[in-house]
Amino acid sequence: MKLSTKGRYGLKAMFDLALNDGSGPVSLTAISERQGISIHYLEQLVSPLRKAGLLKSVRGAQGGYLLAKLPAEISVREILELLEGPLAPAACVTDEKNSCSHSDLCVSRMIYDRIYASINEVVDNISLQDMLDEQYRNLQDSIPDMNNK
Amino acid sequence: MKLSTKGRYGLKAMFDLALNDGSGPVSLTAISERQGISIHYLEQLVSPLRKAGLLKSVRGAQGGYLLAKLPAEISVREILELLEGPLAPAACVTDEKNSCSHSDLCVSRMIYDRIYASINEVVDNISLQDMLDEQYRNLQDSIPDMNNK
DNA sequence: TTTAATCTTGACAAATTTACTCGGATATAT
DNA sequence: ATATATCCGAGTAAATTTGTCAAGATTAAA
Repeated sequence: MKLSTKGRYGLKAMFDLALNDGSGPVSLTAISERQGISIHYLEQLVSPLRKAGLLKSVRGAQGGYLLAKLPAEISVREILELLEGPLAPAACVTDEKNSCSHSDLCVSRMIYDRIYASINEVVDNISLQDMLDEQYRNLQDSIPDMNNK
Repeated sequence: MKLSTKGRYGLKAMFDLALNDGSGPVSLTAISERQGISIHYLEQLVSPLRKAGLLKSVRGAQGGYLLAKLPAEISVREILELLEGPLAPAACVTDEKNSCSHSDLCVSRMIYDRIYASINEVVDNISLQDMLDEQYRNLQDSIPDMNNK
């Protein structure tokens, strides 16, 4: 029941891009150094995100990647789902073909449906902007002087 | 983000045992035939469930397995967690050692925490008895005559 | 125009995990 | 005894994950 590195690294990369939103294209080299992910592997992650319209790319020297929308308009669900597929605990929940013939009567299936819904409820309601806000709060809390008199 | 067959088959096996609760030991052979899971594989699943005290075993001829508690006292969480480990989307959520050094400041971690909590909220509150109840409702609904005048 | 940086694609491969199978030992009802 | 079970540890083939690598296309800047 773990996310793969694809999802986790992809989310980190998108968050990195959100942090640098508005400062021009960000190269994979820069993301690679900040986040500790190999450039070649990053390329794999970024490709589907671009094709899905979450990212824009700028080729050539000084090129890189940019968010294609505002951070508030990109949800964690979009990102994770693109890289991981549906965040469902079992394939039968999202399979077109009801591979499980007794799907209507399957009690396990009901459980997986509920887990799926609850995961989506969380990730649907967190945007990159929410992550930025959270990051900002964390940074404030970590500076003791801010609470001094 | 999928459960493995260990968790899924294990849950099916436990549900099968719940359906037959009170009718003496159920052999793995019987479960195997009903659920379509190989006996040898079932042995692997059942072993940790027994060691954790969810199941009792009766060895020898006419032996088999029994629920060690009432269906209402066994949650889906216990079952899945025993077979899958913590139902967390990333290891950092449950790792003793904070493998992720910036755990306090990590915004991704916050997301994984929330997903973990929401999954547990679901599986904590479904017991084998709830599954039996659901199964009963499903069976009623599938009998059209029951709603005839 | 040339150079350098970067994106883009696809193939490939090591490492890990999953999903089992198999053999044999032990226990017990009949 | 014998058939029927659980128990236990190894072993293994397939799939997935987690990358690496090479070659080419595209573009910005000198």
